[in-house]
Amino acid sequence: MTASARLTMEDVTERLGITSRTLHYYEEIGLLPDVARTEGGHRLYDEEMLNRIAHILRLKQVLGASLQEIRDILQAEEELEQIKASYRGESDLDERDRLLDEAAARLQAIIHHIDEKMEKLQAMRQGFGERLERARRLKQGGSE
Amino acid sequence: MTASARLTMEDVTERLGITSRTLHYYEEIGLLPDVARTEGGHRLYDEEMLNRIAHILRLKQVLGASLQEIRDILQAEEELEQIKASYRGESDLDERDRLLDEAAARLQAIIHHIDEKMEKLQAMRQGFGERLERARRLKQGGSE
DNA sequence: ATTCAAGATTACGTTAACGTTAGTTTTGCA
DNA sequence: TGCAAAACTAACGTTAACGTAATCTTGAAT
Repeated sequence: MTASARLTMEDVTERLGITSRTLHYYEEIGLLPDVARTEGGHRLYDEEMLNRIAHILRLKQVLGASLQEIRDILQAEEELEQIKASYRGESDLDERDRLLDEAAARLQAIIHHIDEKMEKLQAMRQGFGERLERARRLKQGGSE
Repeated sequence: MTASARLTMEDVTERLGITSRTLHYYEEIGLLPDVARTEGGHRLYDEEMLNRIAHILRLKQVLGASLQEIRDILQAEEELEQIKASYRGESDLDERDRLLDEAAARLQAIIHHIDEKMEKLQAMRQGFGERLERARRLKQGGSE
């Protein structure tokens, strides 16, 4: 359906605020798959690939994950999608469920990690908030 | 009051799960103040300093801040405390309030940054949660 | 057909945040 | 007093995640 418009290197780097070196590097370490090329060798991206890259950048920024950790997360996601895709038409039913459980457990672990992070952030925010509040009260009200 | 027990290097590293090199490094780059020493030159910490170090480690872990950013945050906190401490007995009232506002604004900015981070984390958690949910539904329920 | 900005490859450079010797001195304890 | 464990300083090593420079090739517009 979506004919996936051909995006040039500049398109991608500009829209995502990164440099070409970053894309080269991600491809180099296998974080991104080898992308399509023009006959002359220039890389050609599409929207799906752009989303994938954006996802990686979010995982880095928001989660503060290393590229290695991101690779693991991506792998977990892909496995889950693969299993979901091949869910109908599989022979070994028990094995099928086992694989799905396993992949789901990995996602669950990631979610748990996020939850922990949010709790800690919440606590830290609380601390800063109280400090600020005391300062404000000091300025506004007089004593006690 | 609290006579601040003398903590040895090993006490600190063991309780915080870091190595001595880390403390040396933090001191080296001025993230930690020069600490008390024994007559022989060994470092002596106290509970307050330990809390300070723990705070730094939390900022690193939870916020994912660089040591440079942490230095800025610590400075903002200290300035605020200083102003609070010297609040009574100051001559220039307007200047006093201006300083406090400025320090408060810096803390506010940090808090804002934390809030943004939490929102993004929340969104990401949502995404993962939905993916997981779909997988679970796939396994449990049949079609539809 | 020409041009010239944009892309490719290769390879060395950089920064943060420690790790890891190495060699010397201090300390707490038997 | 003697000694092994723990600390100190100084200096070089390491890893991740790109930056940067050089040189060559492509591709879109004139």
